[in-house]
Amino acid sequence: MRQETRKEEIISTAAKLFKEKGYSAVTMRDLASALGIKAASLYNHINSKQDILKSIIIAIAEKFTEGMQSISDSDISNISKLESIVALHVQITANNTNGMASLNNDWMHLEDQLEYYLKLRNDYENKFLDIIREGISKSEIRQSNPEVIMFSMLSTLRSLYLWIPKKEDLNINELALSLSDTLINGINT
Amino acid sequence: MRQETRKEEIISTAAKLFKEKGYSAVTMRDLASALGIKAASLYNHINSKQDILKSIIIAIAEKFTEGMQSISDSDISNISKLESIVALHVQITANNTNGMASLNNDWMHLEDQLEYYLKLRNDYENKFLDIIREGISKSEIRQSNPEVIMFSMLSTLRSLYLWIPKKEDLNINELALSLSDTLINGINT
DNA sequence: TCTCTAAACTAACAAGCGTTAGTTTTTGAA
DNA sequence: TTCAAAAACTAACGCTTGTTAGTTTAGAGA
Repeated sequence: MRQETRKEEIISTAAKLFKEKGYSAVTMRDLASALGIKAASLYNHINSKQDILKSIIIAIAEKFTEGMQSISDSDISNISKLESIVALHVQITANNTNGMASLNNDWMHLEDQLEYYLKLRNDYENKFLDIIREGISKSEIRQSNPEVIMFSMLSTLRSLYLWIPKKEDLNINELALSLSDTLINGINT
Repeated sequence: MRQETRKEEIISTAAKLFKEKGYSAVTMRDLASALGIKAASLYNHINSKQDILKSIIIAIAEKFTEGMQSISDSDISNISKLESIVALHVQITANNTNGMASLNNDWMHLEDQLEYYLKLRNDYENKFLDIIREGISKSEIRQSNPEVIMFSMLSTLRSLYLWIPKKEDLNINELALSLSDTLINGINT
């Protein structure tokens, strides 16, 4: 794996701290001290605290947009599309556990990029809903409220960042499969 | 409904602001201005910012502890216990939407009461797991990873605070039922 | 009408915040 | 070995933070 530049090192350390205490509670002095330097030195590499948050969140949000586009366009059943969405979340989250915390909890502290982020999130949810609606109309999915289904799936997928780090032994592909199974087939015998 | 005291008014306004921006990003001046007074005046009613957070979180956490105790003790099937847990979350969340945001996102900013909160949460999750394990061993619940099941259910239930306020038209009991159905029976046809 | 109390106010504090300016040290290629 | 660029440093800035002290105001009961 390619070595991190100093800037990337700062951003990924920031993501780790943001996960623990949230963006607002982490000071530039906290961040510097976690890297073993003084706060002022950070500014040789980054423009502002806000800029760090932006880098973390927008990069991940665009990965989701890309992934959803490709799933949405693909020529598979709607149930398979939902399984692909689960796999997409598991994969992105496994590679950015810390960043996912910021995306979930600190998006409202985006300033310039807030509107852009909200547009990406909105588009994502609309495509998700379209898949569920088409699945229902083609009788692949049980007749029930599409929004309840999306809410339930998305809540679980958005919480993965809390759970994946605790279960490092668990294979990522296995997790995606058993999660798909639970979400799609339920837990009833 | 009983009229709120000034102290309760401060706490519930704080909960609303904490939901929007998180505990750390809300200043005592923000809170005061939302109430139409000056920051110093708050201290005629409350001891500290920290104390407000504690009041919000611990009160709700204890309601969950109580509710889980009574479900755990009751003499019904394990599937019914899971349905009761869903109903418990829906009911508590509907009555404390704002506070639930703090419980979910700002518990780590508890100071003196952090340990106590973590104990309550831990006990809650253990009782939840016990119900799932017993359900599996009695073949009420499909053979699969109990932790995946709990994680998936709990993620959805913990996100209710984001969702309930958007669907005020939706009946609370209906929501509990359709959610139980989705979580327990899945979405497959 | 007087008095007491709850609840607001003004003013200020010490500490901590993100950030800038200017300087020194470290490092790696020529 | 030299020297430019990268990356650290010290010092300080203007502002905001939670909170305290002391004072004024408004309203209810005697």
